[in-house]
Amino acid sequence: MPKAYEPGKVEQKWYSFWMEQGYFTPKIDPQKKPFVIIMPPPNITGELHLGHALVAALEDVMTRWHRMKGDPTLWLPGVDHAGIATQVVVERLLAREGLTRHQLGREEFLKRVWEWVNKTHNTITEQHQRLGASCDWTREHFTMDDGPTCAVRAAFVRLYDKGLIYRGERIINWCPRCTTALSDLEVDHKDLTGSLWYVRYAFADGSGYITVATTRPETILGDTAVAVNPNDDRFKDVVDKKVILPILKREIPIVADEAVSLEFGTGAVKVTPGHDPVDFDIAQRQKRPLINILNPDATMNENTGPYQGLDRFACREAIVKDLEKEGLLVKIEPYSHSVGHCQRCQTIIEPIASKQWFVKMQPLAEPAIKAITDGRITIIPDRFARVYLNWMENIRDWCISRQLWWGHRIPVWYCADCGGLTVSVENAQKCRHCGSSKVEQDPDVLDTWFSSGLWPHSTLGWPDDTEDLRYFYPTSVMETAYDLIFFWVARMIIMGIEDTGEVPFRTVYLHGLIRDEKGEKMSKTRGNVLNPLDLMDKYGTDAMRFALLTGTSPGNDSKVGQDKLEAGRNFANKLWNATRFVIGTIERRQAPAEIRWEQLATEDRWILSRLSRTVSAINTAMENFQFEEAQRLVYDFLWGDFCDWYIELAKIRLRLNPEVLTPLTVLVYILEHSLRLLHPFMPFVTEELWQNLKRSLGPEWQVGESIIIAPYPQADAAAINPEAERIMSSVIEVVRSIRNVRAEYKVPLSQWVEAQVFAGKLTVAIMSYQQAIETLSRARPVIINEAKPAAGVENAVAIVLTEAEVAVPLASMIDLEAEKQRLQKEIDQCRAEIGRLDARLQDNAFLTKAPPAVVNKERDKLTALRDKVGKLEEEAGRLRG
RNA sequence: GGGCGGUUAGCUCAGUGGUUAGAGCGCUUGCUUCACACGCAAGAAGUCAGAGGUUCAAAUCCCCUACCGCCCA
Repeated sequence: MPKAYEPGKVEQKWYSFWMEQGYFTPKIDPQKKPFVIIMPPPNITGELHLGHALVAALEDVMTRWHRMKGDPTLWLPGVDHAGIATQVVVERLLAREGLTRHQLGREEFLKRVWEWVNKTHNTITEQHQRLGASCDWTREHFTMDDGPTCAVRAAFVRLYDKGLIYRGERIINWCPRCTTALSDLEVDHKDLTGSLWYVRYAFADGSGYITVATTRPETILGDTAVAVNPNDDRFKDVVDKKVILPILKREIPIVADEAVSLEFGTGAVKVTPGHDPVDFDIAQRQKRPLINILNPDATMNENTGPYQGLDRFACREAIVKDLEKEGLLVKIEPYSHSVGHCQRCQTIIEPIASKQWFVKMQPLAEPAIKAITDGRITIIPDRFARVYLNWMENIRDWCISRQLWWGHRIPVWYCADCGGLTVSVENAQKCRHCGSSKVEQDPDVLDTWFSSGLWPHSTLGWPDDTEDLRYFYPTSVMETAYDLIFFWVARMIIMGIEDTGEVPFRTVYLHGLIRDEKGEKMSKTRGNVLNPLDLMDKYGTDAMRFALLTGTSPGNDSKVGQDKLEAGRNFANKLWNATRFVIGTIERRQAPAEIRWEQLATEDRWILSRLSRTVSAINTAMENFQFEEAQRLVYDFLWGDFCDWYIELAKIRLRLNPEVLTPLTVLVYILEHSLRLLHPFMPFVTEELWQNLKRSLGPEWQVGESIIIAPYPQADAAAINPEAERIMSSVIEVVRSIRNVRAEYKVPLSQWVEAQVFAGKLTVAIMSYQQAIETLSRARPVIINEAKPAAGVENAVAIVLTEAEVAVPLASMIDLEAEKQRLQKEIDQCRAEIGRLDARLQDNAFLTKAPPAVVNKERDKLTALRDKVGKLEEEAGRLRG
């Protein structure tokens, strides 16, 4: 084995092996409860970023853990067609050829999209495979595949038939660059500093003016009223009067409506029903007409007279100039307000009245609320349940039609003869109402997120009654970033319940966003994007996965930088070398496969006890979705207990007595268990080492063909051994105390010191570690006695430990003054603690109210500390004396 | 405007009422010791943001304040 782990040499090999063996495909077993994760599908538009890598890491941890536990485990991968984003990318490619999609035509354009999609689809798959994702590729889906497409149509038709999908004219969010409607969720609100323009509208009877304030003066062209609050005394006399609209000189009325705020501007507002949601409602109530002033690309349309053809912002400038000219502009105030931007292209969106398809959400939200409140679905971390409920309880209808070509075309056919609608899963050839064959399909496509909402059941075969659907649905966990709680989680719950009558998953696990070292969001414009492929090349996949999980807790953002990646790489390498040591050792002598408990030394029992405790803590953490905690527990055990102490002790034992074989067995046993514990987190290095280890072992160790299907370790309660732990922690304390003295007195490594250990009740147990203590602390001889001589040890540094005392005679090297100070410092610390404990134990309230176990613990502590102070003072007295 | 989160060692973060608050990185010191310098050993470093409260006991629960960040409207 090479001296350092080289991830590049083994990763591909093992992934191919796992694939060939078909480990990722679960066997359906009706006797067993499956574990299922449907992967939230990444967008087809691009390469995977670190966020995707985190998704893969977390979901793979869960998947591998459950697979090793023996659950039929399905992690179903997929890719999302990303309607707008994909169309934008392909249009941009066409633009390089000097083409537009309209020049190409719908059919030809879609062909080009498919070509591009097939290419990027492969890239995404390859990247997932490099990440070690153990998902079932035989069940992979793309949202535009036949299955999910059929599900989209079926869901649409169901909802339409139930009256939960309707077509109507409403104010929607219009992106002029994407030239499509957007749902409310696809709009980012940003606070912008703009202006508030105060404009005079003259009364038609020439009796003066009323002044209104607006942030969008160009919309004056679409005004059909001026509105005031009916309770506003300032305007009591002007209601129902007519005013002359500036520029266009149209006559419009002043209406009274409750929706008008008394505080905003002058209290009188202009009403533009075609371009403002509030004004739209006012116009409905006040029976005012609606005028659209914009073309789809946000240039001014034929209703804007002299401004026709101008861009909306150019028009704004022109209008302001003209108002000024006419003396109608009263003043301009700086004004900060929230402006909607297209989430995809960041263009300022326009509210526009438009005929679109909507889902009526309120009746659908009710069961989705119940699923959370009655506990059928748990959200981790639970604070997001409130976020979810708040959104659901204030839900608004969902605009689902998009004026795009790429996506699921709306399954509605309009009849040219009778005007009737045919809504059907199959392509309609004839009008359902009059039988005419002059039917034409709606040109629009559905919101991409409509298909995402069906993902947990559409990927399993719905609307067909498939074996997969029956066995794997409802799924177990939906794991995604918290910023997708509405887009994905909420809509999946809504649609899942609506279509199948059952919740789509039992647990929602939300992770945080990945930021750079400075806490900034990673983005191409900032140039701080870390590419997972580069990181895997440089540090290895396992190291990157380790780094991604380090310092994460559910729902909290995490920062990733060099530090964590190096820590991951170092850990993989540490493990590599520990295994190298174990293999090197057993290659010389065959390790018995069976642990013979009666032959074990204390350190064997100790490490087995520590392993058992660690396994139990890890399994608890895993069950509670505390993956970072679990990862850290393996790390601490492997590095802190196994490498630092057990291996070092085993080396000594093997050197002293080459005939003893038990340490070999325990070394292999602990290492092999640790590799399995770590496998879900670092799949490649653990498989490589597990296989290497297996090759060096006799036939009795050959238990399985891959670590991926080896059983996940279960805690062995019988292995817990408090006595061994007590002895070993004393041994470790003794070694550390001598090392500490050496370092403090700057004893060179080449020089050996002497030490005396007074171990009281543990004397016999610690005696058997005499040579180990000598080697590990570079002290010889180490003399172990039960009690310290009454006169103490001359010219020695004395250290008082929990259950033992150590004296290190350093002859003339002792700096008496420094030693006095050290002792005094320690005495002071102990006394302070004794003071605290004493007060607590005098306190009647504590004695009566605290649990007896806690009281006893405190009492023991006090006794031990008093004992320790006594010894320390004795030492100090001797130095003074 | 409504809501949520964060504030713990120089940095990044653990710590779900019960030892003298931990880890990684960084820092200081010493080491090429036969698994590993991607390493070993030792060490320094904290008024747990501030104020108040509940409790026998608070980094942890409650209230207020400050600062930082996010979501919704």
